[in-house]
Amino acid sequence: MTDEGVTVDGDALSPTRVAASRGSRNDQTRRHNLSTLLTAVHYGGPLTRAQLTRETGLNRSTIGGLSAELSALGLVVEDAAAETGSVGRPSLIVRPRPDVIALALHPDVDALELGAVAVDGTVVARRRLGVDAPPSPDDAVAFAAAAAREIAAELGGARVAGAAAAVPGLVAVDGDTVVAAPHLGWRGVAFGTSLTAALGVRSTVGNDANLGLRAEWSYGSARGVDNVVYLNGSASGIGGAALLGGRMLRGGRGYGGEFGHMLIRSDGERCSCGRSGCLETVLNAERLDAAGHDHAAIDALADVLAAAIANLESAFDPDLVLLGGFLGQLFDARRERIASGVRDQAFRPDAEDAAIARAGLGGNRLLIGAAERAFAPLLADPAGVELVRM
Amino acid sequence: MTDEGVTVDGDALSPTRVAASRGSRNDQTRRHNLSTLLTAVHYGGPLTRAQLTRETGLNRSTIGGLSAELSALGLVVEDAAAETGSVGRPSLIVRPRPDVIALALHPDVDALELGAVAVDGTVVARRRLGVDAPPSPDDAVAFAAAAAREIAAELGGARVAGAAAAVPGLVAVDGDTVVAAPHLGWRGVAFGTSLTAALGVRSTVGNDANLGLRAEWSYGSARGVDNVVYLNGSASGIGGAALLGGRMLRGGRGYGGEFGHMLIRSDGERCSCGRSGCLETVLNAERLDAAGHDHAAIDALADVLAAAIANLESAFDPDLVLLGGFLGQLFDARRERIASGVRDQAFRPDAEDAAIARAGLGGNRLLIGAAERAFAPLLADPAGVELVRM
DNA sequence: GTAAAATGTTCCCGGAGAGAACATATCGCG
DNA sequence: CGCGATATGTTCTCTCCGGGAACATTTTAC
Repeated sequence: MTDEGVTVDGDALSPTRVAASRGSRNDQTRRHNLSTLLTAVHYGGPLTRAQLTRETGLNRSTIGGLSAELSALGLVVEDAAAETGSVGRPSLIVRPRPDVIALALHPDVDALELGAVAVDGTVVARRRLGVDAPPSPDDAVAFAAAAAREIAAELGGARVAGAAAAVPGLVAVDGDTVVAAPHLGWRGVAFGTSLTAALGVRSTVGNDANLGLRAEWSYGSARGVDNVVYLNGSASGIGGAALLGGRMLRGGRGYGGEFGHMLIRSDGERCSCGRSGCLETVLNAERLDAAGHDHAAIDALADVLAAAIANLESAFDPDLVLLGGFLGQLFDARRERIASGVRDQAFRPDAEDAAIARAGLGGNRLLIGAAERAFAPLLADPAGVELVRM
Repeated sequence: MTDEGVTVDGDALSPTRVAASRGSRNDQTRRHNLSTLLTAVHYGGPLTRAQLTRETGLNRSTIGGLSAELSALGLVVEDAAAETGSVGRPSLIVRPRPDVIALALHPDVDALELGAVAVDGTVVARRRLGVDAPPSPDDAVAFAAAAAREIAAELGGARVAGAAAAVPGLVAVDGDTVVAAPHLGWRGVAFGTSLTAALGVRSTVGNDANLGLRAEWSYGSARGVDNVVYLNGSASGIGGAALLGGRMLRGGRGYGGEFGHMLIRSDGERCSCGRSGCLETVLNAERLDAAGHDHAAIDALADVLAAAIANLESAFDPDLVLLGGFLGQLFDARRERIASGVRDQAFRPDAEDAAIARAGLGGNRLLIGAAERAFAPLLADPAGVELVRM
């Protein structure tokens, strides 16, 4: 954001109250710049020092110093370019070290899954265990510990930046407590604490839809789009998340984005949340299955989805609406109908539609999203997070 | 926010892409600290240097230098304390200079209003002109120029930080263009540019609901609450705005927060937006007037409001829902009914309710909110904004 | 009136980035 | 094959900023 942007955009950032804004010291500047560099190679892939100089606006000598520090911290390597193609001394290529990883856990009703994800977003190792009954928190922690040992043996000498779990349920803002995960039967579990103890690395917990959107923003269909509404349809209902101005919607307690419980039909069925006519009582995996090849039934469900999207567009004015799970399938089956339904119903003063797209990442989405979450502290303060050898 | 907070809260701030995050220089540190200080006295009223030292965590000598610079810039004055009440050398009191003002314009269907607002949020002068027909943009600009001259004569020698207009309609993210203000009949007007030319100070435009919430956050019922949903009922419909994690919801184009067009009744009437069953077709000033003393009718409207609030709570998980205009009146008339209706319908895993409150600021709300908007660039960069003598 | 306490003021220090000067590596051309 | 042009890495110096110590100032308590 340019300086002009900040001033023009005075409305975007509410003025900070003093208690929330500590004074800046010199080392915070350093931290910020280290973070900027590491974040750049994290998302942008390998970049030359010259590119970093141009994109950050920092001085060549400064980039040199910062890059050397990241290298000394064991976070990046600086290679000579293979071939240049232009005149002048070739610039060194800065790339994240592939042996720096994050652990990502996904406990679900039918399986437990742990993945090791490298800084470039690739899943380098994974373990999966199918289960007959929803796993307890203890089951999940035990699986994570065992799978982490196996993965450690497989990878040999990786360094772990942190761990995170993607949980299908409500997670408190502290990033530790699973307040309620109805399908797993978890309630008020300090899961992050348990995981930290079992894995020996700093572990946090996130809501699955939130982390899914985060993954899509980092490496999927929503890459770089800063205003995104995400709807994911799974067997357990409809999960939602929103990225607004580049920040994840969280709410005061961490429960923001529960779009599965938006009102869609005022005469609808009773929902488990106590209301009637919630989106997920009308549009869910069962109903879509039941529709089979019944065109009219599928049309009706598509219309419900269009109404929901229109509703969300009125509230959030996103650049992109991203659909995952069975909602992605429904969208693919009725693209035109849904697009025109939204166009007719959305509150939009101009012809510009928000794009609607299907989520791009496949089965790795939650692992990648959780890993992004686990990498976040390292990216925010590269010199302040200690990597754990596994 | 503490450093620990930042790292725990990795999910809150999506990692910034490199292009959006310029490298930090030393003078940016200085700018940030000047901003922190000026912002502190802006919202916190007069503060002693000792308080600033404690609250910012900066060194005593640093605060001295920063405060001296703000004083030299003509933005604050440092007074000796009248009486102390405790041992030790009395600390100097830093207060914003009362002659630094912002101009706030509010063009509405029935009147034009211009106010001069001091840094502490008090409206120090105002001019109002009732009109029979909705004013054109040119009318509004002409009124603003004339009223500003009168106010200048009245105040004598104030220095203006900027101007802003609160417009009942959709405003583009650029903070300049009124995309559509149906009740005024404005469409695609570069109003900020016109106002800048007419007033001779940097002028921007904001949506009225957004600026109303901003005012409530700064000086009203939502003071310091960082997750707020705001609903304002006026003759022209229901305006909405949301403050999420301390930042105003804007959306990709600037049209976020149009809660008046959320679906509330799937069999409802046709709305001007093209959809059916929008909140403001069911709940509006006319219907509330028509209800008169009909208890059942008022109850029904209260139930609609409760459903809308529950819906918004599911989506945003706010700490506070703030109601203005006729929605505030309706809330006062049916507090218990609405509170319990929300409690029954909101998607909440625990007993904790979001607070619901009536907006606190009166007729000055929009002037104060627009002034906050106009002050924002000065608060963000105290040394970089030139004040204009009027 | 004196000691204690809190704050303002002055001066020096170390860290951070900018920028200039120099060193190095590649390309293009004769 | 060598030279100049070009781009980048490296080193050194400079400025600016905040931290902190020492000292000065002002009030309260006894």
